Amino acid sequence: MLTDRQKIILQVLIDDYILTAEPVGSRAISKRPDMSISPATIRNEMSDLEELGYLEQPHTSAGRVPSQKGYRFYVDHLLNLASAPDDDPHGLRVEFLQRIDQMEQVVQQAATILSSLTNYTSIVLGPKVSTAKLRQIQLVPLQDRKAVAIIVMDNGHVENRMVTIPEGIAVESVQHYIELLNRKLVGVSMPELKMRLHREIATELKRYSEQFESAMTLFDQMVEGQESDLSKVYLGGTTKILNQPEFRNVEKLKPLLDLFEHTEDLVRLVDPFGLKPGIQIRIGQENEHETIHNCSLITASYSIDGKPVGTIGVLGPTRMDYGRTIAVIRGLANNLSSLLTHLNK
Amino acid sequence: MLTDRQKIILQVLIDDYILTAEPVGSRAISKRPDMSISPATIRNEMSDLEELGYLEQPHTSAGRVPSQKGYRFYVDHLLNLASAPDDDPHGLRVEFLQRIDQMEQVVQQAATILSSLTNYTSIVLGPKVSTAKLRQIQLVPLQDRKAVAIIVMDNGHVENRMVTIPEGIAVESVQHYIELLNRKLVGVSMPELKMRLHREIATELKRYSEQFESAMTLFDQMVEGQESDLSKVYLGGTTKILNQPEFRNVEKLKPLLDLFEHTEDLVRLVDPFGLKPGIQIRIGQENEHETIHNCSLITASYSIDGKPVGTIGVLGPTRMDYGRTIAVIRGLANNLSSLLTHLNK
DNA sequence: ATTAGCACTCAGTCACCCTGAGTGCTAACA
DNA sequence: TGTTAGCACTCAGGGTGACTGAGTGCTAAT
Repeated sequence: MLTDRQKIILQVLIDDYILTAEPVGSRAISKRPDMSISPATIRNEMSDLEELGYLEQPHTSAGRVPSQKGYRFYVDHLLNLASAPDDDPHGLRVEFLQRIDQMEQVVQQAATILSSLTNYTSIVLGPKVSTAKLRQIQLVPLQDRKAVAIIVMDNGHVENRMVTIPEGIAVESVQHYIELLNRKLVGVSMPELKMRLHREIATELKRYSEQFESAMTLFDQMVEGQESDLSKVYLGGTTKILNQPEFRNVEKLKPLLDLFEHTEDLVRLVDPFGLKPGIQIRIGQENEHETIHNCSLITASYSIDGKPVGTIGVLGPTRMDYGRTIAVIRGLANNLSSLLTHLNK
Repeated sequence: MLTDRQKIILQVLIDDYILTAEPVGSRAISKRPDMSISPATIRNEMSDLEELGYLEQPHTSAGRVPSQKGYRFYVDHLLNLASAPDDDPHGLRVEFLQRIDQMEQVVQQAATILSSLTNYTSIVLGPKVSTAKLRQIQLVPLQDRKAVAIIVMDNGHVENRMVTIPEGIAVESVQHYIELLNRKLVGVSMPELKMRLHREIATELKRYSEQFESAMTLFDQMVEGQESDLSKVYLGGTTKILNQPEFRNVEKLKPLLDLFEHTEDLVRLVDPFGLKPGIQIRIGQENEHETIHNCSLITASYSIDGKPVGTIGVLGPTRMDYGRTIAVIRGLANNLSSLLTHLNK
C-alpha cells in the first residue's frame, strides 16, 4: 500500500500531467504551494512509485509520467469528486428545451452538448426503446406488389420499411392479415415481436390459411432488421481530439478517425459497459480496441422511468481530466434521464 | 492563346504534379519519354507560362506548380477523357444490388463506394423526392394529446413526426380531419403540400368548422420541417484526406474536418451547383467556402426517370486526379440514376 | 529520514555547412 | 530566329556539433 506522502505526490503529478501533457519533474512538484518537501525526497519517492508500477519514464532524465496503473489508482482512490459537487450547469436544461419534439433529436443534442462541455469526443448510444410497446402496424400499398410497412410504438417511435408482397397473396387480402397482427400484437415490445410472430401467429395462421408460407415471408420482411435501434450511435465533436497534443501527428490520428466512421465498432466498444448504473471508466489498454489503447473511455447509462436505456460517454486521451469529465457526464446523464422520462409521459 | 508546345508542357507538368505533389522542374519534364525538348527551352516556356498566370513558383529555385488558372485550363482544354472511356467498374452494380430495399441505403452506399473508388472524400446530396406524390397521411394517437403523424409518399418514402393535438379539437374527431386531408391531397407532391394546405384546405375548413384555428395548427405541425429531405447529406471516407500530403499537419486539417461536421455548410457548398446536367468542377478559390480554397469539388447530378434529383460529388485537394475522378463520378452518377429509376418503378 | 550537492544523461534548439535541384541569363549554335 | 549548352546564383532540406536546461541517481552531510 502506498504511504500518504506517495499518494499526494502521485496525485499532484497526475494533476499536473493532465494539465500540461509534459512529463513532470521532481522540482516542479516540490514547487507547488502547499508542498514542503524537497525535490530530492520527491525523487526518491518517485523512484519508488516507478518501481511499484505507478509511474513511467519516457527516457532517462525526462520527468515521470503516470502509467496505466497510476491512472487507475488515481481514478479509484485519489479522485476528489466533491470538488465538483452537483455542478448542474444550468445551460443544459435551457438548451435542451429548445426542440424536444423527437427523442432522437434530444439524444443527438446530448452528444453535442457533452462534447462541447468536456472538449472531448462524445459517444452516445441508444436509447433502446425496447420497453416501448407496439401501438399499431400498417401496410400502405404502392405500385405493383410494393408496399410500405409502418410500425408505430407507443412512445412515438416509428419504423418503416419497404416490402414486397409475395406472389402467393392477393394484394386485396393483405389488409386482412395486418388486422390480424394488430389484434394479436398491440402492446407487445419490439424484442418480443419477432418471437411472438413465429410462435403464436404462425400456429394461428396455419390453421385456417393455405397462404401460410407467403404471409410469413411478408411478416418477416416487415420486422427484419428492426432491432437496429439497439445500436444507434451519435457522435459529437469528433474533431475535438485534434486539440489534444498526443494526436498532433496524422499517423496517430487516422486510425482514430477511421474508428469514428465505423459505428458498429463503436457500439462494440461502448456496449460491453452495459447499462450498469454509475460511472464506468476504462483506461488505456483496458479497452479492447487497440486503436484506443492510449485513450480512456468514461461512460454512464441514462434511463427512462428508472430503467437504463442507453449510454453516454466520452473518449479522450488517457491523460484526460477525469474529475471534471466524470462530473459532467454524471450531470448530463441525470439530466437526460429526467428529460426523456418526462418526454415519454 | 497558348502554343501547342506550351499546352503539352502544361499538361505534363500538371500530370506530374498530381502524381507527386512536389514542384516540377524543367529537367523532370524533359526527361519524359516522348519529350524531345531540352530543359533550357522548357525553362523558357515555363517562364512564359508563369507570366501568363498558369504556373506558380513556391520560391526561387523550386520547380513550378500549377496555379488555379492552370488547373482550370487543364480541366477545360487538356483533359483527355477518352483515356477512361465508359469505364464502368463492374463492381459497382454488384455491390449495389446487395440491399436495395431503401433509397436512403442506396444513396448512403453510393457515397461509400464513391470515396473508396476515388480515394477522396465523397459528398452525396439528396435524393430530393419532390417528384414523389403523397400517398397517404395518417395520425396515430398515443397518450394524452400526443400523436404521431405519418406521411407516406408513393415512392415509399415515409416521414413521421410527433405532434400535439391542440386543445381546441376533440381527440375523437381528429380522424375526421385526416380523412379530409387524404381526400383532398393524395397525389400532391411535397413542396406543393404546404401551399395547398393553406389555400384550399383552409378555405374549405373555414366554411363548416369552428375548430378552424386548432385544426390548422395541427396541420402545420404535421408538415413543418418536412422539406428537410432536400438537404440530406451523406459523407463517405472523410478520413481519406489524411492521405493527401497537403493535409499532413493538423492545423490545416482541422477546419476541413470541422466542415464535415456541419452538414448545413456542406449543403450550401454543393447545392449551388444545382442539378445542372453534366460534370461541374470548382477549383480552389472558385469555391465560396474559405476552408476549401485549396480543394477542388467535382460534382454531377443523378436523376430518377430523367429528372435530376440529387448530387454526388468528391472533395479533394486542388491537385487531384481530375481525369480519373471525373470518369468515376460520371459512371457512378449514371449507375445510380438507373438504379434509382428502377427502384422507383 | 531528509536534504544539499554534484556528476551525468538526454531531448531540443540553434548555427552552420553542404548538397542537390532548380532557375535565369548569356552566348553559341543550327 | 528558335534552340541548346554552360554557368552563376538561389534556396530548401539534411546533417553535424555545440550548447542549454530539465531532470535523475547517488553520496555525504544534517
